[in-house]
This record gives sequence, C-alpha cells and structure tokens, in this order.
Amino acid sequence: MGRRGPYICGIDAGMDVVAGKWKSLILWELNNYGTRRFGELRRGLPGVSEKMLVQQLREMEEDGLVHREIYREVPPRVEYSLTPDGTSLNEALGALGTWGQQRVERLAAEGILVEVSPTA
Amino acid sequence: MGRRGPYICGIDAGMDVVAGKWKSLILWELNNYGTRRFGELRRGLPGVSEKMLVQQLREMEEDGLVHREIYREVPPRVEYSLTPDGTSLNEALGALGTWGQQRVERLAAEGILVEVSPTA
DNA sequence: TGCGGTACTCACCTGGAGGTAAGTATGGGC
DNA sequence: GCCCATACTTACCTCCAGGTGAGTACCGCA
Repeated sequence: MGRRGPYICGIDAGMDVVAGKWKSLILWELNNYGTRRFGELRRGLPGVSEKMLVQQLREMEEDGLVHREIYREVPPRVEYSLTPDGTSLNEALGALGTWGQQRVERLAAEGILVEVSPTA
Repeated sequence: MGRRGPYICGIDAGMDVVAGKWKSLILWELNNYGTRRFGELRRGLPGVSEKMLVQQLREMEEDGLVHREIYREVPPRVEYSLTPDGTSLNEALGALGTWGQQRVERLAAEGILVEVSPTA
C-alpha cells in the first residue's frame, strides 16, 4: 500500500500508488478488457507469479483503484475491474505511455534497444 | 539505469525510466528552476543522501534526461538541467501529478491523510 | 482413483535499492 | 593553522520487494 503521505508534491503521491512492478500493467490490462478474471490477468501478464498478482491486486483494491467481485461458484470465479479512480489514473498515465513508446522507437532506431515484446 | 527492454508497452518503458525514489522529484525540481547546482538540489529534496542524489543524477544522465555542465572552478561548480527528453518526460508526468494532487485532497477531506508537506 | 482447473495462502530465500558515515582535493576566511 | 564549503567517492549494512515452490478446498471428467 501507499505511504499515505506526507507527500512532497502530486507526482510523488501519484508515483506512490503506481509503484510496484505490475501495477501500471494491471491498470492497462483492466482498462483494455473492462473486466478480467484472476487467471486471465495472470496469463495476460507474462512473468507474474500468483503471489505477486494477488498482492498487487489487494493493494490496488485498498487504494481504491480496482473493484473485486466474487462469485460464489465452484470452481471459484473472481472478476476484477477498474473503479472510477483507477480509470482516471490510467488516463493520467496515458501521456507517460506515449512518451515511453516514442522512446522505445527512438532507441530502436538507434540500434540501442534489442527488441520489443510483440504485445507492445 | 533502465533495463533497456524488452518492454511490454509504453507505460512499462516510461515507468522504467522514472523508477527510483527521487527521479520524478529531480525532474520536477529541474523543471521548476531550469538549472540547479548539486547542493541546491540536495537542499531542495528533503531527505536525499548525497550518494543517492549522485546515483540518480548519473542514471538520468545516461538515460538522456538531464544535462551535466561542469565548471572547473574552485570550489567546484556543477550545474544540472533537463534535456529536451527530460522536459517532455516531465510534461508527460503532468497528468499524473494532477491526479495525485486530487487524490491527496480527496484523502485529506476524508481525514485519512495526516498532512501534506508545505512544499506541495 | 487421480488428475486438472479455479483462486488463492503460506513459508522461505535472495538481490538490490537505498541508507549511513567516512574520506578526498582545493582554496578562502578567520 | 584550522575549519568550512564545494561535489563528489567508497565501504558497509539493512530491509523489503519480489521470486520460488508447496499446500488448500472444491468439483468435473475420464
């Protein structure tokens, strides 16, 4: 979870909530699909361990970014989606995504960057 | 320094370069003042150690975000400033800053957040 | 009977980010 | 002669984010 302040500025507070190896990617994934099951998220994020996925999702839930809907069925079904706060955070990260994309292209053009994952 | 890919998406690449406890704040500081000496940055970032400041500045220089100008004087003078890439990164983080600011205000209104640094 | 799939929890371990404190060369002011 | 300020470097240590692998409860299917 976030430190919950005191923060030096808004960027500080924003970064605090997105810090965590998978959080920005979870945001991106949930924003693209609207609603995703735990297993779908796991398969969509190459390299995540189950432990980390649960952990990051729980923290994001506590931070009010994602909504968790449990369906009491067998086998169990749990669906994750973005809250309004999560959606707006994702929008706020849009510019950073564009910047990163351009950087990747620039580095690739200079032959510095080896490759980009096909998902990009 | 950044991993230099492969990245999953642009946000992934962008986050990679801003990851580091002080980088977004250095960006902010340099953008506000245009040019800052090492000591000014240290005093402007409450809590940084000299080691960390140097380290993060060096990484940002390698990543092409900041420019380092050395004046061979005694006592030594070194001035840091943002490169065009650094400036555009800072702009890309603007939306995140606004989001964070609003979040802080929302949490404060709910009495969850204790306080905000006066620099905010 | 036992294996696979669901969404987890738990215990353990490691690497590296980040912190602490000291050392360095130089000259100016007292 | 000594201390201060500049911008660092170096060695050492701690802590925790993140990874690994196993275990859990339930059911369907073969």
